[in-house]
Amino acid sequence: MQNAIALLDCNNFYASCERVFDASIKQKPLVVLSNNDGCVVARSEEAKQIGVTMGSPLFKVQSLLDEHDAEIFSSNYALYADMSSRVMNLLQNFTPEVEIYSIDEAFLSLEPRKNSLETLAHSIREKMYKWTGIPVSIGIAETKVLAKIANKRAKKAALKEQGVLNLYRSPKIENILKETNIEDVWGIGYRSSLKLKTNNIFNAWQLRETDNRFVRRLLTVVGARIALELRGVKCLPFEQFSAKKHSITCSRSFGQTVTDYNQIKEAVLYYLTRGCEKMRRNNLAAHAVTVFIGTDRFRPIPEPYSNSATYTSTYRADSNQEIQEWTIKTLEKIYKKGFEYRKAGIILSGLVPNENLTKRMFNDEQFQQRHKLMKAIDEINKRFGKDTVRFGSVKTEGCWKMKQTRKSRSYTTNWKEILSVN
DNA sequence: TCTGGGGTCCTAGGACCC
DNA sequence: TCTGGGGTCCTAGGACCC
Repeated sequence: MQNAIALLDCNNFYASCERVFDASIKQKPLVVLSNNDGCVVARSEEAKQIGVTMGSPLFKVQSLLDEHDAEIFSSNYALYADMSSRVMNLLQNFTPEVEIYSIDEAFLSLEPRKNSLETLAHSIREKMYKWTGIPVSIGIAETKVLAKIANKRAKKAALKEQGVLNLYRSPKIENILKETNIEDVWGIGYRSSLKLKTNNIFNAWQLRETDNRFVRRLLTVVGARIALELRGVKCLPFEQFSAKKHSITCSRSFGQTVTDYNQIKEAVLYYLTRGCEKMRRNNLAAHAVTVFIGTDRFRPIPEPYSNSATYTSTYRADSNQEIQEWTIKTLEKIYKKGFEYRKAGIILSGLVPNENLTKRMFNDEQFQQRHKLMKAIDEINKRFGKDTVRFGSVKTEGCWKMKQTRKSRSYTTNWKEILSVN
């Protein structure tokens, strides 16, 4: 018998994280904002109820939030990442077959012993809440796409209290698929849903019943796989061991517009520093760096301008010094005077594990020395805090810095900000 | 005044090779 | 100069996800 797939999803994850450490805000509407405190990216149930929609800009919902005395937080990714790893670690106690899909979701592969699936799911849910303070929902079915649908249903009003729905070999599946709009199927986005609707396919059941060659022509193999998954045929592999990263991006919108080349350069080198840290944490080295800059999407001054360029090196590198040189050369190519820039970023790509790099024909010693130096710097910064040691060319403050005026403390990742109980 | 960031996969088309 | 078929690699752009 093939294994069942369960999808565990943390409810209102960022909002739930903020609540864990502050009992006084348990029943209030609560929202978490995107970078620069721009728009709403997470909402508590209470915030959903008063009508705050996902992605709305803060300035449009500010009065609504004030009216209901809502709590507003800047995003605190250090906190969310740490809470996420607690949740994922705890899951390993129930089954070794865990695929971490995103910061707040994981697939589990479970052996379908009789009546045990639901019991197990309930017990995971209870322990998760008790031990991490995070409420979760669990959907179970034959495939990932069906488990997603089960999970979404588990969050609906009738089942909300239980938080678990098992559709594995369930007779209910036909009705549920008929009630699932095509655009709510995982992997069917706006574009694909328009194409399907033009062809009179409006719900998940209709997609499942459509000739697969037709689906393939319409939506390529991506769509064909989704249709098969709806029939209970596993097409999306269960990936217990996460694939190596292919690229690392670090980009931000600035707190205000920036015109000066040197300021832009500071921002870009700051992002590069963050990107390189992440790369070395994953023991990777980069072949190329892409730099991109752009004016305000909504108010481009004097007119829209955005550009990007890529520098591809002969050798892979993992030291800031070397990649900084690539980055500056690339930025010089795309920076144009006279524009008010609002955003910049870098992408490190062509990533390979850094332990088996080809030896360099020239200067291999210098490369090795730089690698060791960077590792030492990373160690120090990990112990004593971000940017304790950094390159002189990298500034940590500037007019490009993000606005984050409502950030909660890093309760779990910084000793200075730990919760104290009186 | 105020609108996020970080990823993956697939396809088509061009360059180049045998 | 033209004819034919098959293959790889790279890149840009589209679509989707959380």
